[in-house]
Amino acid sequence: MRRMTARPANAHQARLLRLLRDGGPNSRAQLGDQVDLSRSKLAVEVDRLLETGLVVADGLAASRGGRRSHNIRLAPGLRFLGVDIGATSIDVAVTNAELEVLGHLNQPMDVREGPVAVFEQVLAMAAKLKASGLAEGFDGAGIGVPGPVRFPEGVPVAPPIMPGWDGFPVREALSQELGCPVMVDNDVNLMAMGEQHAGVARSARDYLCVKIGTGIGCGIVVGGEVYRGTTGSAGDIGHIQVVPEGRPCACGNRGCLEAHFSGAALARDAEDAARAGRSDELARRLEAAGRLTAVDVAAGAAAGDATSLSLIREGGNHVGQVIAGLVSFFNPGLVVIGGGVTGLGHNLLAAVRTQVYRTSLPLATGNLPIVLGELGAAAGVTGAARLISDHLFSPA
Amino acid sequence: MRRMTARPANAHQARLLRLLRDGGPNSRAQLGDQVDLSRSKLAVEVDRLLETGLVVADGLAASRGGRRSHNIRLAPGLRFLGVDIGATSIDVAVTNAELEVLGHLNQPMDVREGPVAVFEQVLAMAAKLKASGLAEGFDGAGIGVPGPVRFPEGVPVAPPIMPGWDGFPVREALSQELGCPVMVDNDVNLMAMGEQHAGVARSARDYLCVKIGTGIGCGIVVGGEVYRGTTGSAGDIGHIQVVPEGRPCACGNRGCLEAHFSGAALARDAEDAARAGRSDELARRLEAAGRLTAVDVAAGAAAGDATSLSLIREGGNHVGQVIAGLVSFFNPGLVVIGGGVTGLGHNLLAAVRTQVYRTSLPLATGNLPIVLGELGAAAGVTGAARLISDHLFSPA
DNA sequence: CCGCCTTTGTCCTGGCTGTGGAGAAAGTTG
DNA sequence: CAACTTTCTCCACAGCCAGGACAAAGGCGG
Repeated sequence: MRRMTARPANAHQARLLRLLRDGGPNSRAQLGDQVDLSRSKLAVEVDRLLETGLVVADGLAASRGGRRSHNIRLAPGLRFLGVDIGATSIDVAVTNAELEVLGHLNQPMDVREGPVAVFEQVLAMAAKLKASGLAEGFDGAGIGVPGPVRFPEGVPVAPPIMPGWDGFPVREALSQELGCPVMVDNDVNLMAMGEQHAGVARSARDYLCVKIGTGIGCGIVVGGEVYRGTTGSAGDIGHIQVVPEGRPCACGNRGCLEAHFSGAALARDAEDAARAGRSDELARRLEAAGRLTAVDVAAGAAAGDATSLSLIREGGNHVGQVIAGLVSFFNPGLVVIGGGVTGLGHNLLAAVRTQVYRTSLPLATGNLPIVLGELGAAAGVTGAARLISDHLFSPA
Repeated sequence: MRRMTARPANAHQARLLRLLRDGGPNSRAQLGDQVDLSRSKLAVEVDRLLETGLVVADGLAASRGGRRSHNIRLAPGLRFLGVDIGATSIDVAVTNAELEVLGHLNQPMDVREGPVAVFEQVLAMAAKLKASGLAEGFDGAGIGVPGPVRFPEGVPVAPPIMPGWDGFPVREALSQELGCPVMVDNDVNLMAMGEQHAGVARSARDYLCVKIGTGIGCGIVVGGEVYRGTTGSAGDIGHIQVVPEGRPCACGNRGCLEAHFSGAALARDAEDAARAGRSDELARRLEAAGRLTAVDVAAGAAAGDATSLSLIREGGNHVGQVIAGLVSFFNPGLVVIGGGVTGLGHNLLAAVRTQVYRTSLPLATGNLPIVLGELGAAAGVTGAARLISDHLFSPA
């Protein structure tokens, strides 16, 4: 199949493409209701989109009381590749133009093995998805990496947990390999975009998306758009101090949030507790697996283990303390919590909520939902697809 | 004089008006260089603006090597009123259309006397400015109040330090009294706009403006626009916790930033120190004035008083601690510090800088200037004028 | 099954807008 | 004073788009 080459010629076309992406197949009449264009103008633009092949006819719509309208939809053969590179694993997925995940692969891999090894793996996974018949090629790809990115160029900058990636031309290299346009962003920003497109944040305009995994980061959405900051490091909240003179952190300071609560810190605390004999439950699991992770603590808490519960509660307090500050400062309409530790679920959420509602002012918290992300691992790859589709569905 | 009634008819005209406001009188040719319109189109729009009277001819420009161009400027009779209501004083100023302050009055007044008394005073001050011949009337007014505002309606909401103002229709009432359009915003946001228009933040797109006065607040500018949050309370950083189980705060919590450092807290600490005999300098001043303020501490520090210096340093550390967190989160391109305590000057700045550069990650602080505001009391009123001019210089 | 209504899609006209060229006006430079 | 540059005005042409007229397609009540 020939891949997508056309791009919308003007803002109207871009608008229509996004409506079709976000709302699925739609009748011409319904589109007309949403765009404030004259019928003639709309017809012209739709015809042009049909000519480019980005959009195809899709039968007749249900009648709204008169003549039935013709449906149109985005070309069903369009395929986006969503890649979410985490600290310890890689997610790769194929989506259609409506950003529905058609196939999803996950593979453990340490990001510290460097960009060459990682992208070899990514390309292999993409090839596997192709081989399974889900795609004949890709019209665009979005890539998430666990560190700050100079967004316009798609290049990681000074990423603390991924030495060897600094300055690696991710966008250019992958664009070459995949033969399609590529956009690169921080994994947390992609999660925020994913939850906004298909998850809990669908109607939010200003919100925060806190991702707690190996590290901790925060996606910031302002007016429906991701905010990246001056150097692309906005949302890097893992090294905000939560305990004066607290635990030493890899960054050189003491008392950082990440040092006191994150996937890594939690695992270490759990192992310490198990070895110190403070929890039979965790000790059993450590014996069985040789090591502990956040999953074990979640299971422990579910089984009623007091130590696991208290680890979660303490961690939630620390995260909640930081989020409370951010809520006062940013006054978001929603806070989403996601990432690897989502498995800790409602115990974590309860601790965070308590802390935020207790510490922040009522005006900011009055009608502030604090919820768990609902997409799980799909958030990152969906957000990645959304990133590249936003790019492609904008005027050339 | 007949007041301004016309408004720009389209985005091009609005653009031109703002260019003239920000760049002062300008030749038609130079305007053409900045707006990407054809010469004919530009001529048409300028002619229309001349017809409305918003813009007037202003002689000939210097030659750029050929025929001299005709200058145009905003109508010299346009007048904006900028009002900055602080916790303990009122600033009122008149500006021309280029937002230059033509006259400025300041009057002590406790905001807790309520909106009716305060606005009586404001109107009296405005009348005085008029009487002095600076204005024959006002084409618009911007009002800053020390608390959160529901921006579209111009109504304060649940302002902690100004009981009696909750829900008072500031915008509507003043619009009636003054007979001109009015916009209302938080005083901190106005300070941010003021420093952006005429102060240190002229070229900044994403920056923070921390105002330390009776309380502490933070103006947030994203992409050149003030960000106000979901309920208008964004930037309310005075009640972020800086000391676990610290001093009790008026808000009901403990350890809030405002409880540990602000104009009010500093004055109290200074008086305590004076009474406890820890500083002869401060004791002398307390004796002389009956009470102490931030100004006394500044003078003490200038005179080399160790206690004053240490109070400033400790306060700067606390503010710096909060700013460090915000810098990590928001990754601004600039941090401006202003408000009543600017008099503490470089001692305060040094403490803040130390704390921020030590605590935040290098990527965020690498090229981050932290500076004092340069407009002082003019920042608020200039920002107020800018607020209303932005409103009036936008398509109707 | 038939007339009448609503909705949708297409076509066309008339008005408006903006581009870009021609050329005049006004200055500078040597 | 001639040659060049810059600015400004005028005008013709093309493109765009709103909105009306009309045809097509379907629902609905009788």
